[in-house]
Amino acid sequence: MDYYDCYDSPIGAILLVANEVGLSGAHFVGEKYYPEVDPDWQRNGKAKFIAAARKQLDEYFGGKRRHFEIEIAPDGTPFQRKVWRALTEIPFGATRSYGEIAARIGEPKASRAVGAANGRNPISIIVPCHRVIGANGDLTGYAGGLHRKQALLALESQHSGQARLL
Amino acid sequence: MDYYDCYDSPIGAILLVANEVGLSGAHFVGEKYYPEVDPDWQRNGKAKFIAAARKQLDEYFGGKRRHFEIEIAPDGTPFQRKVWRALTEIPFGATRSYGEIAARIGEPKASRAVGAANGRNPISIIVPCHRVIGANGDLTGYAGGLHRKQALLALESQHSGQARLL
DNA sequence: CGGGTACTCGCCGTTTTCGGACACCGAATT
DNA sequence: AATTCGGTGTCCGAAAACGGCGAGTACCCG
Repeated sequence: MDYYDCYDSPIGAILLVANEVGLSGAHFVGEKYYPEVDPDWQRNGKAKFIAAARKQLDEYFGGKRRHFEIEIAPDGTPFQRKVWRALTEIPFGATRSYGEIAARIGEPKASRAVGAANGRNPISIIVPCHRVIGANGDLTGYAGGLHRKQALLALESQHSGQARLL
Repeated sequence: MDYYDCYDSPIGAILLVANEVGLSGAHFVGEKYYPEVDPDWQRNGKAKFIAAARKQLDEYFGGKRRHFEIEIAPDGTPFQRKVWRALTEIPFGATRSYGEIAARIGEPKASRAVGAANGRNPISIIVPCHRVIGANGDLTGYAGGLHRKQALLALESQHSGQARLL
């Protein structure tokens, strides 16, 4: 059985989805590839991983959390999973280029495929695809809209101990 | 969650499969398109629809039942579902040609497609695909083997009140 | 020269499209 | 009988289209 609930973040409503294994989705409402709510899903804000995600997102947006600790259960191809796993290793406040992620997973020339996988990341924010930008510094794209990507990076930059580049 | 169990019929072992909604499969062991048992399935002869199917099959083979009364939940394309539904309307002991079934579902020229859909019928006996034969009387084919098709028709003919054609 | 922009071209996984082969037909033809 | 051929939906593999790239090149402008 899958559960879902809505979470109102400072930068827009987010649809949270989870199953028995972990959090499987966190989508900005109306974003590209926004999933349709399956009739079988059950709305349940008390579900274990839904509640945990809400709590940690509250802390994140409040500047009190730099790292998420929650089981995730995203659905994707082997390649996508490798990419998403690599994303979780990018520290709070830092950024990486698409090519760097590609190299990190052992596919140096797959930078473009990384971009595609990035765009299909089902768990926004918690799997920090927003920390990946172009090699030249461009934000290039974000399923939830570039303004949200910028907002998230600004938030992290602000609460990051390190000096902001640029 | 899906359940399954084995049923020993007079004409060969049958794999019964069911979910919460109804019976989803009844396959002669080793038949064409025989499904591999999914590791997630749970063997459970007591499951509601499994038990019901077993009981009614016992009665059917004993000549005491001419019509099945059980929820079915087969998985297929829209066209296939239409065909299978039409099959359930063929009376015990009767036969139809592939072309007649085609006409019955409003696709007069799709007799051959009906044959294909027939071959993919996941619920043997209970969805009586064995009652469909060639326009010239040939048995033409049966996923479980022609000898079983013949045996089923013979059984129904024997216990049918009506005189046997031919 | 230095910095920016625009365009081109390989790279790579995923998705979509497309064409053929196939099947439990049936009627016409040979 | 055996063969041919028209009509249908489905499966499957191949090919092309498509992205949240990136490096290289060409040009333009002070």
